[in-house]
Amino acid sequence: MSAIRTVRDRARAELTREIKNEARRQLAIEGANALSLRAVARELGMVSSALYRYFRNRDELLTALIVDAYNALGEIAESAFAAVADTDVRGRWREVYRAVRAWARRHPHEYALIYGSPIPGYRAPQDTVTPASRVPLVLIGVLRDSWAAGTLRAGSGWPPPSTTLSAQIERLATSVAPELPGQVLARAVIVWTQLFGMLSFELFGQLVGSVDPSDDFFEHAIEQMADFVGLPADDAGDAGR
Amino acid sequence: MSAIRTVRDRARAELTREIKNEARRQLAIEGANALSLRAVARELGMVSSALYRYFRNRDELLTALIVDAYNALGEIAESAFAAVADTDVRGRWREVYRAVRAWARRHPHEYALIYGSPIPGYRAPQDTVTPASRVPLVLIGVLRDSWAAGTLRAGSGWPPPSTTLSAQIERLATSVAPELPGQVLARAVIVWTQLFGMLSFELFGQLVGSVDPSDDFFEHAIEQMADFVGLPADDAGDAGR
DNA sequence: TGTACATCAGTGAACGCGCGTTCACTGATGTAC
DNA sequence: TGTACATCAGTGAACGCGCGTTCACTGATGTAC
Repeated sequence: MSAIRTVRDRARAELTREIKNEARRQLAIEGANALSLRAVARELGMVSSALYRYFRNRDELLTALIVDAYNALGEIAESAFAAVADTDVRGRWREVYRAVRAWARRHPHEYALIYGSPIPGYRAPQDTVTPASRVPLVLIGVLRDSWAAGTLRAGSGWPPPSTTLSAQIERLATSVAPELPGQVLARAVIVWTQLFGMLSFELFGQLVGSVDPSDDFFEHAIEQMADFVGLPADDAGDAGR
Repeated sequence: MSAIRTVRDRARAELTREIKNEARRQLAIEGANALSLRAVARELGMVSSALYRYFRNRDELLTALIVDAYNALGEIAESAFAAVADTDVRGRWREVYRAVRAWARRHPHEYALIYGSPIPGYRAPQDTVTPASRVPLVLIGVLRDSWAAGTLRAGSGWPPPSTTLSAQIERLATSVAPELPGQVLARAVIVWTQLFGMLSFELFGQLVGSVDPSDDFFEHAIEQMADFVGLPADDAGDAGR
């Protein structure tokens, strides 16, 4: 009953990992739809039918890669959060943004796999939901810290959400951040979409001709969005990089 | 030397259109990578090799679809802009946003074709750049109107862009909106990425579980981003819908 | 207006390719007694 | 510790499929004189 019991189990766990690694490698070369079980098997020196001992079919392998990608990105964001003192909310915000971008740039095809166009014929199962929420939860975590410290400048002049939106936000809040005002959460969603819109534009080539390379634009957006959502300025001054 | 001279030319133009239409139909069913010349030809009752009289290869057909999609979306945005009185800047802003979203929702696969993950093995040629800039140019058009009318509240407290970013923005400005302050253009780029980030999230299913259906969230974001970028409030009061 | 030649659209067969998935099988590993 | 049976990993052949692209061809349309 220990995590890995027999030689067989050990071999199985390792091969499962190796299959996913090889699949990721191919993803990085050709993109998601070019991912082929036969090619993966070939590269691992197996016969293609052998893969069916590890994944029921292509979709299941894809799901595993998607879940892994969400988790990898989620972990990166969480470590970035944890690596900054909890008194320095804006510093945390910054480092989470930077970590997310760094991961996306290092793994563009895994990024595209989870934030790009849906794969035709593929339906994301439920297993995907929790891993996908890790990054937004980290961002909200920063807001909660700031709120708890009393430093969040939740805008008095901010327009209130409509009734319907309020209800949606309310439902979201109860499971995630009951203490935060609706206006703040609504802005958090805006900011969240901005972050990934910006990353997709950078990685998918939409910024060529305007703000590419986009390091400075990204840094600028970090601060603008931090302000937008009501985070306090640095106490220590320096706005980084 | 008129636009369409002979029977042959006429037939050619029409068939080119029909091929693209059929290709778009298939796009809408299966997605971009499933687009197959053979299937298109089959559906049109031709033999697959006949398509090579119209497009040199699959990539060329894809490029045509991409350019068409950018142009369709661009025209939609431009008409929405033109349909609102130029004194009502915020109204224009709103209608452009709404029109862009409506198009995206009506043509999700064409949207994915231009704003989703890059198609593996496909390299976007130069022909794509001008059509792709139409939507952002419309948004900037709204800002220019507002600036010209003296109603744009270009923020005194807005953080200035870094040197590098300023240079990029400067280069962008000279070709597009020389009179606008750098801070405004920098925010315009942020807003632009937010818009398409939000649309991609809606269409690609990332909002499920938070603000889906997202009509109200979208409306909320319209106003928030209009404020963010410094547009004046409605003179006539009503914030729409 | 009529003829001769050039251009072009569409055909049909073929090349060479890779894919996902199934299935009956062998041989190695694991388990119960 | 040893034996008998059950489980599992991996094989190799096969099924049935669709794809992009090339090529030599026929017959219709266009052009020059």
